[in-house]
Amino acid sequence: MNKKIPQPTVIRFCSIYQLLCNLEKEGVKKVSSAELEEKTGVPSHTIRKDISFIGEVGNTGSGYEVAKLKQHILNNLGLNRERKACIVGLGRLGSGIIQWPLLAEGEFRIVAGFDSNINTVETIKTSISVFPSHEIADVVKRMGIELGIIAVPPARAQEVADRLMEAGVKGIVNFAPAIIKSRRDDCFIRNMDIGGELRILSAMMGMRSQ
Amino acid sequence: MNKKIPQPTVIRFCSIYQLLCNLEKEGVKKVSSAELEEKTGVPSHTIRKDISFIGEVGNTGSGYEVAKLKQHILNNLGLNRERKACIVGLGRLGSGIIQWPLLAEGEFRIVAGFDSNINTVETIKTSISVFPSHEIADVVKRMGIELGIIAVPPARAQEVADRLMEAGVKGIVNFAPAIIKSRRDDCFIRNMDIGGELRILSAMMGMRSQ
DNA sequence: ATTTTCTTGTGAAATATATCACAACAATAT
DNA sequence: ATATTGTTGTGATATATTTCACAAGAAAAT
Repeated sequence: MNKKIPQPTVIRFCSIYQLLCNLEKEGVKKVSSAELEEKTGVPSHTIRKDISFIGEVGNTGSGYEVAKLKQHILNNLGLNRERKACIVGLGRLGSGIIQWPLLAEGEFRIVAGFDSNINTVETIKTSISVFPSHEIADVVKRMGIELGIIAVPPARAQEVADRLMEAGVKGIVNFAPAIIKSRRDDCFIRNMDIGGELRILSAMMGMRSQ
Repeated sequence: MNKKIPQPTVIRFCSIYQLLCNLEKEGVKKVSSAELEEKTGVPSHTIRKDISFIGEVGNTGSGYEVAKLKQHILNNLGLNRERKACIVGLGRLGSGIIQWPLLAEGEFRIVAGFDSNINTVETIKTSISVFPSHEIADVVKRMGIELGIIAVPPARAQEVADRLMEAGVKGIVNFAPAIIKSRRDDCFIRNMDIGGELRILSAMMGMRSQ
């Protein structure tokens, strides 16, 4: 236990964490690896193996306490500290993302939004501050923003990413349909390309077997 | 070559495909595996190995023809046929997704939108037909829709997914922050959880090494 | 024409990940 | 008390994926 957590395990944890939050909200106190399999599709032995990387947390015979497991994941993944995020591109998608219920309390907070043309920004009900894109460097540094979300057209995506990294952002989620590459090894990027996901599904459908 | 394409390879292809489209638009005719590494961060030998699964396509000494490689990926992944998609949940995020430039010509077409309360649907500039959610089964069957995009609140996500699968949808992209499970082995699901992605980034940042 | 420089494609080796199988133990039922 | 059932944690094994290393061939340079 507690050696080096494999990447696939980290990714599964981050997704199972959400499930645990939802279970907690429903008042569920305990859960077994078999129940987690039922709810996620991830085999129970894989889940147990995953959990074994962060130490012994379960109770032989009666499964895991939801709250305890949740906290354990948080601690071991270094998620027990709120991080500030910003979003670049406040068109329809960008403003939709802001209001999407994604900000688990205490985990993340979107504190700034940027757009090249601040006048055409969609009316936003949330109360984040909006700045013109050329102020990215200043604002990111000043506010201590660590995460960036990109929702600009593909042609501008890499340029925006470079500017964010330059300003010190350490993680980027990119929605633009363009592959974005990290030019620094201290910044990680997750590409969320809707078209790409649809393609993956189509390919899987065509191959008829997971 | 041409045996069974590994899943990670399929996923990389689907993302590299986007890059090839963009390169083609820029008028680039040829590209080498080293250049693809430069643009994607995927090592060149991995790219070459990937391509080897779909046959010999490159020219020793001078790399790959962009158009030819693109077409080859399309053919081998079974993407050379337009598939119809629908979207459930037309709030800000849902309507933002519709207008996002994701629909490569000839690949996908979003032909229907659903919302539980058709009156509160955001004004949409696109010309897709909008239906109340209880008509999902009818419309999906009638129009021959194969793909679904879910952008409803987390509590309703699994229920919507079940209804889509029931109606015959074979692939689902889920944006709701809730893990959705396929109850049929002929339907594939891709969860796109923004909160989860931010968590993955935070965890990677905390571990300081990919 | 010949050499040098690129580049692909791919078996083989190395690494990483997933699966299995079961001992150990708690909870529950008898 | 004892048996039965349920559940975790984990070495060992199997499988999958990535990386390496280099032969083979094209293009460019001399």
